[in-house]
Amino acid sequence: MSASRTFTIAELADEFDVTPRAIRFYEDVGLLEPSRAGRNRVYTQRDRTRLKLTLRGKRLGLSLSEILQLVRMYDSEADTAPQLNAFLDVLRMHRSQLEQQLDDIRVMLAEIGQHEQRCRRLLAGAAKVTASR
Amino acid sequence: MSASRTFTIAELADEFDVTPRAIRFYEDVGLLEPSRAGRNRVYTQRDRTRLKLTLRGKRLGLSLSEILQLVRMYDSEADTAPQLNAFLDVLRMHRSQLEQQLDDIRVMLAEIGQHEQRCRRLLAGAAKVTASR
DNA sequence: CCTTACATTTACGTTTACGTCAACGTCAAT
DNA sequence: ATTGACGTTGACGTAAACGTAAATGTAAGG
Repeated sequence: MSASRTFTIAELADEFDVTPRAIRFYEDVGLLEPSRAGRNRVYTQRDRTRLKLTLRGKRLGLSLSEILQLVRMYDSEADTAPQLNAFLDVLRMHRSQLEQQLDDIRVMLAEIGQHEQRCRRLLAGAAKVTASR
Repeated sequence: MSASRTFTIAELADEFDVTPRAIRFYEDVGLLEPSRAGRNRVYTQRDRTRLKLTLRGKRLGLSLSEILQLVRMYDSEADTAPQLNAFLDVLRMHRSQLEQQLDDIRVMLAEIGQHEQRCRRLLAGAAKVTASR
């Protein structure tokens, strides 16, 4: 039973390739809540997960406050029907936004494919010209 | 033969749900190049397409300067082998980033599905409790 | 002619997400 | 004892992406 590991700020910074400054900033906005050993921050597995969620959200273009809303919702023990329905509404919104992004990505990937084709054709042509000189 | 339509700034703003200010700003950074009728801007189909590309890029979290690089590359008549290879490198980078985003989206959609399940279970339970009172 | 509606430029303001010192504490190694 | 290596808290700086007046033009309608 490994008594659930903890992490230093540098460990997390290294693992996820962000600066300690950024990690402290995420704490400022409420995304992380490390405990302290004296003055130093001690991050739990939970913090690590939060950080992972945060960075994933960022890659998808979410703002830190949007990410904060998400993780708070996911943590919250909503149990009344109105709360649950509000929750479901937010989930639906996020899902439709993600599906929009899926569409956008599909289109972009298609375009990239076209351009790659064109490049390769041109390169093939250029190679022949070069070879014939 | 409809002599390729043109658009006013307000038309584009309405169609894509952005402010005229934003559209002018995109011009400032070089993303749009409308001609003028006296003082007023006149947008071509090409500008409209550029704007669409811009907004799609934004939805995927790209910065305006990244978007600018993309559209310039797509427009450019690169024809030397070094240029074409550099182009291909950039395309590969963007594709791998998009694939990362696809992963992120898949994970997020899965999580959303879980939460929706949970909500529905809880709602079903709450309904029974309510009904039994 | 006057107002209304939409356009323009100039310019300063704002929010977000950190970067970048500065000044300091602390613990291990030389 | 001193030197790094790593940590801390301010505090100010900054780039990006517009928002928000302010002052002005101008074409159409009453």
